[in-house]
Amino acid sequence: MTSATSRPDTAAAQAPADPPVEARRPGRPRDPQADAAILQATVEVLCEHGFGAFTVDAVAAHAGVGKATIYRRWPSREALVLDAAATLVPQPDVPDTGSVRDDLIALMSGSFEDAASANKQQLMAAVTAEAVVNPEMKRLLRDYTQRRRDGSAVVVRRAIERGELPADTDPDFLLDLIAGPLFYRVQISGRPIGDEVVADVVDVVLRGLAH
Amino acid sequence: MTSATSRPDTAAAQAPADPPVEARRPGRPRDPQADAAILQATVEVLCEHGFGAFTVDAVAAHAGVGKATIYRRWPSREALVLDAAATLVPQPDVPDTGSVRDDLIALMSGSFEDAASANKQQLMAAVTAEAVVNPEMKRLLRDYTQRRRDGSAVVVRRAIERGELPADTDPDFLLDLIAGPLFYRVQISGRPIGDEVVADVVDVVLRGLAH
DNA sequence: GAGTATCGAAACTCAACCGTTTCAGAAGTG
DNA sequence: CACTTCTGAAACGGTTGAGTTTCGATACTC
Repeated sequence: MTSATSRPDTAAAQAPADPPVEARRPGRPRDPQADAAILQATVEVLCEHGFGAFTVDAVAAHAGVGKATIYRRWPSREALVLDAAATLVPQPDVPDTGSVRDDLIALMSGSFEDAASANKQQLMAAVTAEAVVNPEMKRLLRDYTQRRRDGSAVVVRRAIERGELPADTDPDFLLDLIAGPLFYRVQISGRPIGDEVVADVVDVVLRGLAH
Repeated sequence: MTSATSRPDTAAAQAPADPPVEARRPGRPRDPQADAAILQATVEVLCEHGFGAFTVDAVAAHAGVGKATIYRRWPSREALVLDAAATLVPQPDVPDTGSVRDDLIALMSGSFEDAASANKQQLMAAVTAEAVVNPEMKRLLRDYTQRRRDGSAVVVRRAIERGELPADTDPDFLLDLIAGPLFYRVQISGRPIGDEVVADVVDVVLRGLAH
């Protein structure tokens, strides 16, 4: 299953390696800006109304595009949503500042600084809820968290080597302890997240885990 | 707005205090079991398919009940969902064990021990997502979290008086630090929550907050 | 120029679902 | 008994939205 995430129509048929110039087929070429506009409109609509009230017509209106233009690129509403969600997944690179504290703050700031906006908050909640029902969405969410988990593992390993953390520190548990409060604050408490909050959480957890 | 959460039909009109015997009106009385069956079916359907695929027909089928029976009790699908969600909100009483550690463990166990079941997890995610869009649902969620917040405040105050926590401990921050990881674990990591996990989180946070 | 594939807009088909109504019975009142 | 209100089942009306098709126009290749 190559999944709905790929857009097979765009691929240049199965012609064997032609000159890299794309403009082969006759007819009006696809508007390259439309793809981006549709994806962005999808995100906007998703943010504003959640999954429940999400409609393809709304996306078309938002993007200033005909529905046919959307369905020529994505086979279904479902595929469109998945693709749009995928574009939102940031690629957190693992920081290496020399101290656990700064590493963790950097790791978390990248994940939550923009998540504090009302729109992203809405979207995160919607995706989380959808993931329980929709296996594809679950996979997407798992991939994302796995990447952050990997980052945490690297940071913790380096910290142990520097002697900043006990040798038996569980990176997954550490991630729960730090990402949890931030996530909870955004989702449930509904309070904003500033840099000082991230730092406070990291400080408490690191102090609690020491020794 | 007395809100959709009350079911006005059941209330005995506006007759001034009659003998408490209910059986006044002629005609077949309402099946008292139907109410519970409908609410439970609502929860089941909500758990299985989330808000998106939730239909009144499905509830009727699940409860073995006609749709008319549902609509005679609740004015709309929306009101039914809210009432069903309200029945799920536990009433956490504030523990007083004599130690912060045990108080916090008790407070959290009551909130998360059954939340670990796949069904409750699904429902919690769905309600969280819906709350961002639906004001009534947001109010319900806020009430629930506020109650837990109040509990946290009491526990923290007593702990400060006993000298177990610094005098400037912020109860809301403490709640974020403890409930957050548990919530995150259920929602995102998808890993189960046992008593030992709750205790571990509490221990780390208390140690981190001391001094 | 002829031919082809795209564009936005609008109309269409079809299915799902909300909420209402109808119906034949059942369970209470007097 | 007559009368009233509830029951589950089924059908109905109305709306909404997914996905398709049609349309005149546009942009490209040959």
